[in-house]
Amino acid sequence: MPGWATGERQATEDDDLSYAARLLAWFDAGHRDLPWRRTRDPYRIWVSEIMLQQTRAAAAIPYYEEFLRRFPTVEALAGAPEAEVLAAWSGLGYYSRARNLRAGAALVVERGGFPSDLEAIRALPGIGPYTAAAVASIAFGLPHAVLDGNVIRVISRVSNDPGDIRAPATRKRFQAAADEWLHRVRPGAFNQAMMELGATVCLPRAPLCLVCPVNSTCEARMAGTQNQLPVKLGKVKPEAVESRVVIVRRGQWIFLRQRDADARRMAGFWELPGLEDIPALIDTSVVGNFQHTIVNQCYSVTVYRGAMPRGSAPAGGKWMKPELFTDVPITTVTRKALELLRKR
DNA sequence: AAGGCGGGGCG
DNA sequence: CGCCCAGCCTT
Repeated sequence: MPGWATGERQATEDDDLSYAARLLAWFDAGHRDLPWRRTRDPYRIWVSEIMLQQTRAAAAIPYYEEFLRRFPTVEALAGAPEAEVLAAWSGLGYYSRARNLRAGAALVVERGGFPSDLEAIRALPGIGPYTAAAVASIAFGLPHAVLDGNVIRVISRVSNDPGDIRAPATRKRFQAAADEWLHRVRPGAFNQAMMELGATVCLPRAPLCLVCPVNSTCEARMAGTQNQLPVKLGKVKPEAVESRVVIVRRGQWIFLRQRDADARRMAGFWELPGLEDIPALIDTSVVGNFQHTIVNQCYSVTVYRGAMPRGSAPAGGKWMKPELFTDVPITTVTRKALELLRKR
């Protein structure tokens, strides 16, 4: 870590360099000496990246060393019994990683070599978008930016982006940023530098902004929002809502009401009235009950049947024939309720 | 779109 | 001691 990173004069000089150049200069000046950074052998890079899925570097190192002692080549791994591979993985967790790795090794040997483009790498078992980009860039020098938890954190802060990281739109935006910032000559080093920054400086809580190589252009730091990023919205479990609707028939006609034109959802749709909307209701009985989930509300709908004395129909309602329901918008709850009655 | 996989770190 | 953790595959 350069000792002058906080100096104003240096920060001014930093601004003349691209983001990638500043990041790489910092990376080159002293990154962690991890064993998989001493090779460009695709097999070894692959093994390391699989081990690093959901696993910190410190935990993976001893396993990495021992695994490669036992299976020094892709041929050795492909020819090993699965039980022996699992034994070498024992304690690392997520054992499908080991099974997929061995199966992938067999495929590589069968095809006579390691795939050398993103899509072919991605097609190996256990390799998803992150690992494919990591292997492609680190082992083959291909220009594909990785997006893992570390990179997401760095990008959300550098661009001060408050988007929910679970949202596909946010992921696309972050991937686009990573691809744009990617160093075209040293994509592998750039990717590792992004992850190194996230792992050692741009920490989840209390990031070390004072020693960050890109602090002079970090928008979150300028706005003071670095501790609130990245934004990850909790998954909201559907809220349970009780609802009671009533079917009032008069011959072929069914009484429906229309939703407000400015309702938040299903504006202008026709639906059955709620039980409480028809005070004059007589001869009520329960038809049945069903569940209906809209966005994050889980409705438990109880369907009633009843009758209205002549002249007691609430204003704003309308008697409609079921044949007409194909021509006007009807809410799904109403369709389900009428279906419930029809089946009885 | 959601759930399962496993171990470690953290409050 | 719960709670969290963003990679991949399956349903």
